[in-house]
Amino acid sequence: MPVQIRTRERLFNAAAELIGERGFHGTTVDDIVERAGVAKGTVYYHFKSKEALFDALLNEHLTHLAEAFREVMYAAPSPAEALPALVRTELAYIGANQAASKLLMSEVWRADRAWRDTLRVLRERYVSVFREVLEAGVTKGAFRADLDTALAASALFGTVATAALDWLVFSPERSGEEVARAVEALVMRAVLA
Amino acid sequence: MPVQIRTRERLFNAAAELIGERGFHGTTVDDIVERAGVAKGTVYYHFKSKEALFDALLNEHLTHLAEAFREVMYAAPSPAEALPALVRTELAYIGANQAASKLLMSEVWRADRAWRDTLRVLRERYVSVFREVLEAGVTKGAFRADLDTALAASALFGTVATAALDWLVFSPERSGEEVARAVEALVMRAVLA
Amino acid sequence: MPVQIRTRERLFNAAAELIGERGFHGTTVDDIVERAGVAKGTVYYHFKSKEALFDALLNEHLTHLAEAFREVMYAAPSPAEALPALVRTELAYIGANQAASKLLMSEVWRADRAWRDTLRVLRERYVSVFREVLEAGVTKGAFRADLDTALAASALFGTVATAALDWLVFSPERSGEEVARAVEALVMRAVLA
Amino acid sequence: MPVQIRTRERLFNAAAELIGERGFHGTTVDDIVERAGVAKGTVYYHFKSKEALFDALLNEHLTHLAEAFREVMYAAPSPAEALPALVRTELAYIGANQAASKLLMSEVWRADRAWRDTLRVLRERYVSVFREVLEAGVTKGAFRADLDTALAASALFGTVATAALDWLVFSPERSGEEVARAVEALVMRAVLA
DNA sequence: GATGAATGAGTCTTCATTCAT
DNA sequence: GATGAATGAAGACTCATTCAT
Repeated sequence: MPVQIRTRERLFNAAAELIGERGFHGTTVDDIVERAGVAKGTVYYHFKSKEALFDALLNEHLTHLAEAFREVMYAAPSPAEALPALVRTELAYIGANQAASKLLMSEVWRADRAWRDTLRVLRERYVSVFREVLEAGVTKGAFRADLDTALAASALFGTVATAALDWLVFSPERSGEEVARAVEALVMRAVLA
Repeated sequence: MPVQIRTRERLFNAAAELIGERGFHGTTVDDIVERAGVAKGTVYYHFKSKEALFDALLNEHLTHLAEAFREVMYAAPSPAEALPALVRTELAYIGANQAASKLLMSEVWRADRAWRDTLRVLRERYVSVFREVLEAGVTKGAFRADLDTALAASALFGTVATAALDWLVFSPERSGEEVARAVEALVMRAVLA
Repeated sequence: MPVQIRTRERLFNAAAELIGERGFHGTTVDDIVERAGVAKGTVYYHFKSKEALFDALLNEHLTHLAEAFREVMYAAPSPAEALPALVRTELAYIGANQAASKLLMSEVWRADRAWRDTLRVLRERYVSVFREVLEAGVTKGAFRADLDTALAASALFGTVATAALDWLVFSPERSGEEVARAVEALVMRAVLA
Repeated sequence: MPVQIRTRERLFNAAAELIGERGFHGTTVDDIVERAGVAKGTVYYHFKSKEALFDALLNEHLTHLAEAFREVMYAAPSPAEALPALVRTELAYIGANQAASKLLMSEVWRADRAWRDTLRVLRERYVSVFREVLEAGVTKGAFRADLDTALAASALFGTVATAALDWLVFSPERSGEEVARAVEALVMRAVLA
C-alpha cells in the first residue's frame, strides 16, 4: 500500500511543520489537510483524532533521536569522545527536524496535555543518554568528580537545543560547523576534569 | 484609579499563569476571567483582544528580568563575578515567575504570532546582557579568548533556563541552592580562561 | 439648565446622524457618546434606554416636517399652489435633515421595532397632508378626476424622498433649485387635470 | 451537488426574508439558520462571514430585476409602451420579492457597509434602464422635451417602489391591478409630451 | 482509501445596561 | 448632572468530528 503510506507520511510532515510553527492548539485540522493536500475526512480515516495523529507523530518520529543517541554512545570508545558526538548528533537532528524540535521544546513543560507523558518519556530517553555518558566519564575520571550528572545532563541537552534553535531561527546565515565547534567547546569545558 | 489598576493586574496574573501552563491557544478568556474573578466583558474593557492582553503582559511584566540583569551587571565588580550573579538572578526569576518563563521558552521560536516580535525583542534584551558580560570578560582575559560570545550568550541563557524548568517541573524536591551551585559551576567552567 | 439641555441636544444630534448612516442596530451607544463627546453613563442619565433615546428623537425632531407641511398647506391659496410648495418643503427638509430622513426611509417598512408605530404615525401625518391637498384639488377640478388620492399621496411623497436622497447621496454637485424644478414638474404633471 | 446548492439556496431565502424584515444588523446568524433549518456552522461552511452571505445574496439574487428590466425594454415596440411595462415589472417584482425589496430600499443610502458598493451598482443598473427608456422617449418626441431624464429615472423608480411597499405593508387588501393602474397613470402623465 | 458537506459545542468579541462615586 | 469601570447575555465565528457517498 504505497499510496496509503504516502498519505500518512504527508499528514505527518504537514502536522509536524505546523505544530512546530504554531503549537498544537494553534494548528487546525484544516491547516494540516491543506498543507498535506488531502481532504479533511482523510485525517479521520487514518487517525482516531487530532491528538492521536500527534501522538503517532511523536512515537514514530521523535524516537529517531533517541536511537541515534544510543548508537553514538555505544560506538564511541570513551565518554570523552561520546559527549562531543552526542552534541553533534543533537545539532544535526535539530537542523534536520526543526519542526519536531520546536514542538519538543515548546510543549514539554506544559501541564495539561494528554500526550504530555509521551513527550516526557521521550525527553527522558534523550537526557538519560547524556546522563549515562556523564556518569561513565566521572567514573573513569575523564569528567570532574563533583559533576551533578543528572542536572548537567538536562542542562547540557538544553544548552545544545537553545543554541541550535537560536541559530536556525535568528542567525541562519552562520555555518553549521562553526556553530558545532562553539557549542562543543562550551559543553566539553563545562564537564572536563 | 486603584480599582482599575488592581483589575488589570489580576488579569495579568491570571493570564500569565494560565498561558504558562497551557500556552496562548490553550488558554481561554473564560479561564482567565474565572481565575481573575472578574466578568468576561472586563477583559475587553481593558484590552482590545486576548492577543492585546498577552502583548501588554509581555511588555509590562517580562521586562523585569531584563532590568534585574542590567542592575546585576552594573553592580558586579568584574565579569567573572557578574556571570554567576546573572545565573542566580535568572534562576531566581524563573523560580518566582514560572508561568512567564514557560511562556517565554515555549513561544519564542514560533513563527506566526502577532506578538512574536515583542517576544524576540525581549529575549534579545536578556541575551545581550549575557553577551556584554562575556565580551567584557574576554577583553579582560578572565574568560577564554576563543569564546564565541554571541553564541555562548544564547546557549548559556538556555542552559540556565532548561536546568531551571526541568528542576521546577520534574524534580521540585531538590533545593534551590544545590541547583544554583551546579548550574553556576557548569556555566563558569564553560567560559573561564 | 442650559447645560443639561445642550447635552441632550448633542446626544440627539449624534444619534440622528449615526442612525441615519448606520441604522438603529448598526449604531452603538459607544458610537453615540463618542460623537457627542460625553461619557457613556450620560445617555442613561437622560434616557431610560437606547430605544427611549431614539423614540424621543423621533418625537421631538421628525415632527417638524409635519408641522411645516400643515403650515404650507394652510398658507397656500389653492391646492395647485399648495402641491409644489409641499414638494419644495419636503426637499428642503430632507436636505437639512439628511440623517433623520435616511432613518425614516430605512426603517418604516421594517416589522419588528418597538418604535415602529411612532414612525408609522409620523409618516401617516406627512402623507395625509399630501392626501388632503390632492383631494381638495380633485374636488376643485384642478387635479384630474380619476386620481387615486390615497395612493398618489404616498407615491408622490416617495417620489420626492427618493429624488432628494439620490441627489444628496449620489449627485450632491447638482444645484438644489435645478432638482426642485425637475421634481416639481414631475409631480405636478402627474396630477394636473 | 444538488445537496449543497439546496442548502445555499435555503440560506439565501432565509437571509433575504429576515434582513428585509429586520435589516442586516437586526438579523442574527441564529435567526437565519433557524429559519433555514440548518446548523450554525453551515453558514460558515458556505460563506466566509455573515457579510459575505449578504453580499452573495445581493449578487446572485437582486440581479433578476435588472435582467427582467432589460428584457422588457428590448421587447417593447416603443418607449411609450416600455415605460408602463417597466412599472408593472417593478411592481410585480417587489410583490414577489418583498424581503429583497425592503432590503434594497433600506440599505442603499447607508454609508458604512462593506456591501454598500454592491448595492449601489445594483441600483444603478435598475435606474439606468429607466433612464435609457426616458431618453429614447424624449428623442422620439413621445416624452416631453424638458424632462430631466437622470433625475426622473431615479425619482420614478422610487415612486413605484414607495407605492408598492406602502401598498404591501399598509394596505395589502387592495388589488394589485388597481394599484398598478394608478401608479402607471402617475408615471406616464409625469413624462408624456 | 478517500472525500467534503454538515454539524454543534465551544471561543472570542460586542454592547446595552448598571452603579458607586 | 455626569462619569466610567464593570457586567453578562447575546452575537459572530472556529474547529474537531461525523457520515453518507
